Amino acid sequence: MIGKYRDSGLKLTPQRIAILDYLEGNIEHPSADDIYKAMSKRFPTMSFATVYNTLETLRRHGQITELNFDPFKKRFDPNPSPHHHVICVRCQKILDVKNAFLLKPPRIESEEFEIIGNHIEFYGICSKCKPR
Amino acid sequence: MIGKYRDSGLKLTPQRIAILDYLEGNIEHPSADDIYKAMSKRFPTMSFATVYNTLETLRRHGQITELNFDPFKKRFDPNPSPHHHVICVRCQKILDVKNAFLLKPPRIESEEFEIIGNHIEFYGICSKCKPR
DNA sequence: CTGGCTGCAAATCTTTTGCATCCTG
DNA sequence: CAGGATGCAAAAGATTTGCAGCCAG
Repeated sequence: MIGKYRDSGLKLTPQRIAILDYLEGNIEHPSADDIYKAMSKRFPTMSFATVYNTLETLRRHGQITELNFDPFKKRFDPNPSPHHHVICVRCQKILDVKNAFLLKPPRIESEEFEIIGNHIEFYGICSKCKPR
Repeated sequence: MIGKYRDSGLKLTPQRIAILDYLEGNIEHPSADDIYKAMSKRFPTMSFATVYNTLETLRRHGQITELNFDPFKKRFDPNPSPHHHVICVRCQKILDVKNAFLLKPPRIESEEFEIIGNHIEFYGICSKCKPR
């Protein structure tokens, strides 16, 4: 991930390296706040501005994806290749869905709409939240 | 919609009737703020609390759906029956997708996950935002 | 050395909440 | 006439922004 980052001509500051390290292989789909909290341990002066700036930069360069389906906040996925997700409706835990689904482009009645992508959210209840 | 509402044993105030009227058949997927603005014309004293309270009540009674995939705010769909959507990545216009998709439940590797629903977002560019 | 990056604080935007008052059923 | 609903204002939470100073390339 760091290699790719350097190649894209962006500056590699210690803060960014730390965020890249944290995201690399992270499957928790952390929020900006999660990232900020994790970073604060090693960089007590790290600010939200830096976290958001870095995330936005990474997103613009296609290295992470912004997830918008947690009703409370944006979350980030270090895996930029298209895939789907399942979210626990109780605790908002998000897991990756490995299956691929072939979706034929929908028919939009009212107007021309150029389809460029899709994302499936599965809703469910995770094992921790499942009452036995 | 008003009939259903009355049947559910909830109080029918003028404000609620206005919101129900506004939502009935509305295909714009308005946000709380859109609704508030529209209501303010007829009810200059209508407050956000009332808008949010009413929406939350309607949601709990299964009469509307909350949409979480606009990155900037929650939006509401007066059509509670499951269906999918397409969102314009430029202007955030949301349209209904009428097609049905049969999705087999995904295989989650790491844990038991009881799947209770799904929602597909198609991303695209609407005719207005499409550069010719 | 210079433009991009950081840190801080303030601002903004959306949504929620406490509470006194009101009014539907 | 009681309990739910409203309106107001303040609070809370997430994200953005302005700007001065810093540092990676």
